[in-house]
Amino acid sequence: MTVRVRVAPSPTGSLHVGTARAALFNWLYARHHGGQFILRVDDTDRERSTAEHEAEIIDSLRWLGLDWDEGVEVGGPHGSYRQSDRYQRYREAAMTLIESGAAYHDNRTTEELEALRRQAESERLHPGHYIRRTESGAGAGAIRLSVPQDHPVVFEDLVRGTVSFEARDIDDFVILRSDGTPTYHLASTVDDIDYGITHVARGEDLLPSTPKHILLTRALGADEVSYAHLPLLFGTDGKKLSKRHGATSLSTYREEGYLPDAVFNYLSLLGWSLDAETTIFSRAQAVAAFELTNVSRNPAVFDPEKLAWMNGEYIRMMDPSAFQAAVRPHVESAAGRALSDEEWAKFQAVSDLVQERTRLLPEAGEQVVFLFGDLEDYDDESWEKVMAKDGVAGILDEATSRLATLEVWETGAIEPLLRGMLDDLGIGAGRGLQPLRVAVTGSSVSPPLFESMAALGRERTLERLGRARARLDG
RNA sequence: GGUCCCGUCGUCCAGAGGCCCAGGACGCCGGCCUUUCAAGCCGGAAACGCCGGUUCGAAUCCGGUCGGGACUGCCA
Repeated sequence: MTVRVRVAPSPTGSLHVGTARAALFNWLYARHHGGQFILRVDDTDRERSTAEHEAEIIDSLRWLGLDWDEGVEVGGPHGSYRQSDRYQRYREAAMTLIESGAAYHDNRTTEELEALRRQAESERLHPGHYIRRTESGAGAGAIRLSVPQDHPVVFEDLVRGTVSFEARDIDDFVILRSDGTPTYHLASTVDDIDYGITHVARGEDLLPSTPKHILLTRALGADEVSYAHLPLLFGTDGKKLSKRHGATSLSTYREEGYLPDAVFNYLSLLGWSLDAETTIFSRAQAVAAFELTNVSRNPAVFDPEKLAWMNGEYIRMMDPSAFQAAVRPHVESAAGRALSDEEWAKFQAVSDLVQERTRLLPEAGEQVVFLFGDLEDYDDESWEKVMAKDGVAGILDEATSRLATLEVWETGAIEPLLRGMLDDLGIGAGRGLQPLRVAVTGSSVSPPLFESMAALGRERTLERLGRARARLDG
């Protein structure tokens, strides 16, 4: 049997990392087994669903590199993959269940139901004990599934093993609201049946809903699907992942300069591993090794630090030309304007050095702004630490006069010249070169000094040495 | 409260009875390299929640206990 899995985001917001991780695992499972990965849009919440959110989710999925074989935008043999287009189908399914006696109309009011719940609570009973079929419904009101009370619902979860729910703990849940719209349970189950889904891998938060879906599937006379409930993602404080922990939407990571390959690699490590040793691996390796039965049962904490480290690893693996292309928008953004070819050549001169020390793409911009601005500002901390020391003025003067004599302005000439100066002055590189670095780049943290000077050019290097010297006196 | 799920270093993952006085990665600490910062290299601290049981032998199996989480809507 061909594996058919799906991811079904609700377009009520951008793509959450938890949803992205679930999508990723489904995609890996489909690719590993040569099956199909389907994108369905669960937009039954008409109030909050928007076309903009849907477009953003689709963008994010593509950016992550998850391609789908059927679904929204790419189509497929099952008509629409958007639930809002299938209300008629859900209503028919609900009517079928009414006719077979598996479901019933319930026209009790919200107040009545609320009273029943309170009663159940006060008697420490399951709400399901009270929310049961009544004879009052006569073709009006919401439609509830009549939960069979003779057997518990037991299923084999691919990651959790045998899971069992007593029938009395499952209430007669609503499948069609009184306004004729389907609930999530109905729409999702009907779609999974109609689209021939074989495996449902989703967040553990839906584990308590699973017996309901199984009951519905049976009542509709369809074959049961396999379930895999993935561990939830939490923030570093152990609480459910939310805005407080930084970005929760995938599009934010994209904007902040993360690489899709790095995010893919990191996300796949949340609840799964390639083997006991390997941390960095390719998509192909993941596809070859992935199995839902190897997914961990423990909840995972999403650690932005490790993601950033991994992103740095991927940046270092990039082709120099690919790095330059990826980083250009960030460098231009830091410079505050588009760069000319001559200016870009200055960046290219130090690009390799920048690539080694970049974790997030925007950091590259910060490292090289000195090449493109007028350097109005020095980093205060750097200035304090380096420039407020004895002898700095003398070092700046000496370097300025020696550099002014250079015939050829390139790293190979600048380095021996300045090293010679250090020898003559009898001072170490740390003490002698740091002031020059701060003077030239504005910060004590920068790409290597000689290369930075070479890229900056003679005129501007000397100018900055002079300006720093003046600031010392001032 | 009820139902269900989970419990190995701070964090992610490995471990499917002896290979484990527990392995890899991030982070942290120390050192080397070095013009700074990174990167790289070397080294270090750091965990099987607890109590019983099964067994010659348990991180691995069973029971209990404690702790955490999810769900408990005519949201998804």
